[in-house]
Amino acid sequence: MIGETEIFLDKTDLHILRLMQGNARISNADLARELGMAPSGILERVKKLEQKNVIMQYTARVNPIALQQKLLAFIFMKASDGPGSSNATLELAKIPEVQEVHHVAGDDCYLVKVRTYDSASLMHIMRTQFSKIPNILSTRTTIVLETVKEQQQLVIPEK
Amino acid sequence: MIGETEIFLDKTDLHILRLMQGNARISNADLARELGMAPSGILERVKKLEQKNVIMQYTARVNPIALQQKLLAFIFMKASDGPGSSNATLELAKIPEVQEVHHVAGDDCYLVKVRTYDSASLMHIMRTQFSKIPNILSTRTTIVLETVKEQQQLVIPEK
DNA sequence: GGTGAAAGTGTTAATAT
DNA sequence: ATATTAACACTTTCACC
Repeated sequence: MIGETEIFLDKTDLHILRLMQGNARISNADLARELGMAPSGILERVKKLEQKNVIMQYTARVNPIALQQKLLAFIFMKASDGPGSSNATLELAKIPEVQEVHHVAGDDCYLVKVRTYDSASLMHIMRTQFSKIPNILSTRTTIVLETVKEQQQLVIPEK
Repeated sequence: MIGETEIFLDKTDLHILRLMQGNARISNADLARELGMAPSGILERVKKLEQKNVIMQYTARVNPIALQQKLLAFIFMKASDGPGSSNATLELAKIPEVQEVHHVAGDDCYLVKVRTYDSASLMHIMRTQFSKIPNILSTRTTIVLETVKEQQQLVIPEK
């Protein structure tokens, strides 16, 4: 895991995070105005948050429907390799259509979230990509019919 | 669903989306340089992509570990209300710690992704929030032990 | 849709407290 | 850790194509 050697975030940091989580394209000048500080001070704060990997990325959330990516699926997998970051998870993580790979408690070992155009393209990935990965004993696929909410925004406390 | 009345994206739009998905804070000027166009032309494109809801949001991805949010869980729920956007899903979507709510095929009706500090805070939400929602017959919770990959980035084609 | 020009505004590094 | 300054770069509107 990436160095999490004690990170202290004060009220100002949390405020910056809340504003940038809501709008990553906010200007430094606007951040400064909202916080009542000089722009240069904010710039320093933001750079440190990036360096410390508190801010991991700035990203535009693109509408999957606009790109005809209509299929979302969660796939539970049982695997024969032991716990920890196995080969299988790392191979799965390399597939661009795979958005999430988790190692989970319980009978199923991995939970994988995949987004594709349609069920045919999911089948194609399963046949050509998943089948290459050794140690996968079985898979159980859950198809999403409708997504009501989907965001990664965290609850950021005031203090 | 938000108006998806035929959206045509050309090569230039897709290129903009790819660059902004990778770095939402890229300047208009840099976008223009990468695409070999004038900044004013890029600005028009970007504004239209925002208007058409192709770009849904610009967000800073904040590291949950930096905020001590160590617990991630997927909860499958059976409910007695029929399919479609029910009351239950809308109530679930309002809870800030709930990052995703999907209506899924199969025996389980809903799949909910929740991020909290720890198992105690998850239990607290389940007791105080979930229990208020009528029609939930049962829940089955899967705890994430380790996340290997987690991103919402789409595969954006060249053309 | 796209460019070019111009005024306003923002960015960022250096210096100082 | 934050503020001031100042040079430079970017943003954005508008007239034109």
